Amino acid sequence: MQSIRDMKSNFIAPPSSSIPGGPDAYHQGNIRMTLEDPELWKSFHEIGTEMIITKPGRRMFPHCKINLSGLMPCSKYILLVDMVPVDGFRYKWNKEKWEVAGKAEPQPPCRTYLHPDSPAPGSHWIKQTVSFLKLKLTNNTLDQHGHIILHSMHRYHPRFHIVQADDMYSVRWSVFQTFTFPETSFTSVTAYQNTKITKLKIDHNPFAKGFRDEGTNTKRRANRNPACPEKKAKKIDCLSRESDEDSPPDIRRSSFEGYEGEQAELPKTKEEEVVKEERYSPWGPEREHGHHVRTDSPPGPDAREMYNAEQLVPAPASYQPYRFHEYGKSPSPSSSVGSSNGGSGRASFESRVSDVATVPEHEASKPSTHEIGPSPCGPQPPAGHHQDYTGVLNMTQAGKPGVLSHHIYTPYSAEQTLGQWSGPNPVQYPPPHHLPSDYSTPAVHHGYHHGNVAEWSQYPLFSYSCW
DNA sequence: TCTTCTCGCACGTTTGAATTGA
DNA sequence: ATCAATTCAAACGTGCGAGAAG
Repeated sequence: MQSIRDMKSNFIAPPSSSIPGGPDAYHQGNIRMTLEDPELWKSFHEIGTEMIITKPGRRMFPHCKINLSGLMPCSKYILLVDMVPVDGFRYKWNKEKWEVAGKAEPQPPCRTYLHPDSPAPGSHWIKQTVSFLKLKLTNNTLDQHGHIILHSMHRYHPRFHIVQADDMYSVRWSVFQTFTFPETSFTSVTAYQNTKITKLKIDHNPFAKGFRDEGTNTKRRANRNPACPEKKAKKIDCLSRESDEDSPPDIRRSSFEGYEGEQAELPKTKEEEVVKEERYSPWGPEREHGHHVRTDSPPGPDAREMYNAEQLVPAPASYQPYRFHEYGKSPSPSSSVGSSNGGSGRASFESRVSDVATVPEHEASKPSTHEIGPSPCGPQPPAGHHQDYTGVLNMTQAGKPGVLSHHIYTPYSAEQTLGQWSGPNPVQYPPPHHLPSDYSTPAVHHGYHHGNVAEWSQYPLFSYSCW
């Protein structure tokens, strides 16, 4: 399964009309990213993937695993993931199907998950599957652990960004490519709504093995709720009937039946899956509301163009104080979903703030660190070098406030600190309403040249990640 | 009344320290 | 003394289900 790819520079934000050069305009245009376990993802997607989000943070399942190729073995790359809203709606589960329940809530602080191995040479990313197992989702907008913050009952899809950069300092100056996989879109929930999803999760997630019917769970279940065994039996029976075996056709059919505004035709070719993912998605309603619904899942060339255009929106100023103010109290008019979606199909971005989230456990990257070690590409930084970056960036890491380092920003500005992501600094990060409203005009791309570092410091590191 | 969220629970997996043996 | 293999317990991840909250 290949992704939808978009490429642009982190600092160059030309209007969409200037895209035609596209990926070919860059030397890195041959980078290829494929999703691991596409069939598993599809089986979830066909039902309508749901991801649990909790206060302490919950891993994704299936978790994102990708394969990369086309990277330059000796060049270093940084790999990032963020979650973007699929549309501007809030959903509710009603009678075995998802329905639109109103406008989406203002977007929470946008965070970008930095793969713990980053930065690593291309050879490292290429030689093995890149896993985002440790990525966690939370609904706690005040999360201090660096987890990706989402709203419940909203639809998102992960975006993968690969940046050629020797270190975090140079990310801003680097060309990055963005990949999305239509089948990885999901609905964030605090409790599973679709029993078919529950069943699939239990069947495939080793951590949920205890809930499988053939396991010892029957004993536990009997003990758990002796008062109403019939209810439990009913549910189990329901689940077993829903998926006696892994039969995608059955699941697919039933799932489509379960969605409002379902699509009758399902594309079968892989190409169509890439470009017109919504056609096999159970998320039919998007079509119906397409006239004012933003989607990052382009159904065709036109939509694809829109998608690219979105990617090119320069970032708003990023700052912490306003994120909570806006989000929690009074979202700026321009950040409202309706206004942002209207016409341009562009979701709100002014209320979104780029942030970088990393896994707290640096141990996770240790093995790969050693693997990276002696590279045929010449001198490499000492083992653990790249971990320093993850550590430095992990400013929201609980219990380790000390890792909040300031030196990371010295290349940009003497005064600039990680406060850009984690702390207030209103002076450097003016409120969104100070920004030009028309981000498609070249005039706003005053950071195009690298001359003015101070100016650059006013933009989020990963400017493309949130809007 | 309904929907959504939170919390504690039991069970399984993972991980790393401690122990054992070669 | 060193190293590898094994054991074990704690930490972690999971869905369930009851109850709270709005």
